Amino acid sequence: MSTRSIKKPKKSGIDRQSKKSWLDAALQALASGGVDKVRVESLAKNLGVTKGSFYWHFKDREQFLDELLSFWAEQSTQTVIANPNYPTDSKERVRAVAEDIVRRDLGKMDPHIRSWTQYDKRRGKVVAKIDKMRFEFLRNLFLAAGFSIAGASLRAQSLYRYVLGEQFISVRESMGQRVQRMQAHVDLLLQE
Amino acid sequence: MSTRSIKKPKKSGIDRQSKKSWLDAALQALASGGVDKVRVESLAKNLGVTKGSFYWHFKDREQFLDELLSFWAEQSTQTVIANPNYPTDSKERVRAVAEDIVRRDLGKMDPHIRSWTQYDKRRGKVVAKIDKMRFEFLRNLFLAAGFSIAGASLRAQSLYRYVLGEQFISVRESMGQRVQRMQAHVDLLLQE
DNA sequence: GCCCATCCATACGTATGCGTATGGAAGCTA
DNA sequence: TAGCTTCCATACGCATACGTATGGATGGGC
Repeated sequence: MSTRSIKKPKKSGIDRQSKKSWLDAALQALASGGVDKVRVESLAKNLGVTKGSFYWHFKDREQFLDELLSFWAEQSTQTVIANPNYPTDSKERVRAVAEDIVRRDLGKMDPHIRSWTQYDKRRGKVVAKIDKMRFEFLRNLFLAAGFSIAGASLRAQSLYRYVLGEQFISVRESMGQRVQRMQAHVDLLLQE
Repeated sequence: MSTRSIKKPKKSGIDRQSKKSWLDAALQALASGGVDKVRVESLAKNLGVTKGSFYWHFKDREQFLDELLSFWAEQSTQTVIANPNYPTDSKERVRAVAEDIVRRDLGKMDPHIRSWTQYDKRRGKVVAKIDKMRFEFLRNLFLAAGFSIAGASLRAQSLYRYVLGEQFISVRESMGQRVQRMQAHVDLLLQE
């Protein structure tokens, strides 16, 4: 009956693979309707298995949600650090990163993650850590572009709030509009 | 038994007052833990009554949530339009409004409202309407400050994203920091 | 071929929360 | 004071979803 379960070589490989499939399904459910849609029986149905599988891989839903948050955090740090080949010119690099954020829709999971974790102090700390890392990444970009620490911090905060805020605006725009607006905004931040 | 009778015999104040007390409690619950904390029996306990009261005033939870959203929307439009005495100088007015937004913590309900409504197309439209009104209000400020339509739009969008984004950042700052940062951001938007 | 670990299915107990049915208290009115 | 309306309490049915108990299937190692 187990349609999936791509059996891997040895012992712990199977475990990891199955765990990941649960987490993948959970991320998808989270994006579709918030953490309220992350239900063990619902996910099981999507995966073509039953709860039995879930409670073999995970202790309970709470621990599963913790792993889900770690799962997202890990992906987030990787996508921020493991950037492709950006321009060497520091100002152009800021522009390129900003455009990349919009085009590749990095941060598209952020509304769902934050809507979920904002009422949970412990999990909020995990998100705060990600915020900090991203901010420092952006600040370094502006620092490299020649701004003072204060100036770079301000611009990094502005840019980060811009990205976050965009995710929550109910008026949706086209990708072209979003890119254009982001470019204009970055130009504002980079001038002088 | 008598479902939904909009009777206004004489003391219609009781009905309205009771409805409002439910909505007030709901807004508080929403802010404390999201829409998931807006539960009929829970609110009843807070108000010192039972569900019987709720189902006399409201048809069901869905309709109640609709009224809750309208309740917030109404408050939002009022606080935006009914502004106190701002400076007459147009640039100073932008600064004053921006500071007011931070100081009076307008938009503090936004994370809870958006976290709730983002997965609901119909309710999302209500929020989108509020977004539009606020944006136009901000854009007019920048227009009055002498910017072109495109320039004013860009700056209004930047400012609005900034405000929204700030609400969702898990790293919390002091009021002083927030005000200062906002001022610096507005200065960036106003220059040139 | 047998045993054991891995992985999942099935069935059940329990908690939560919505909505309904019904009765009753308080107040106004005739 | 009888009767009607307003407002709420109480008790119940029902659906959802978590977690557990237990057995079954599958595959590798000997």
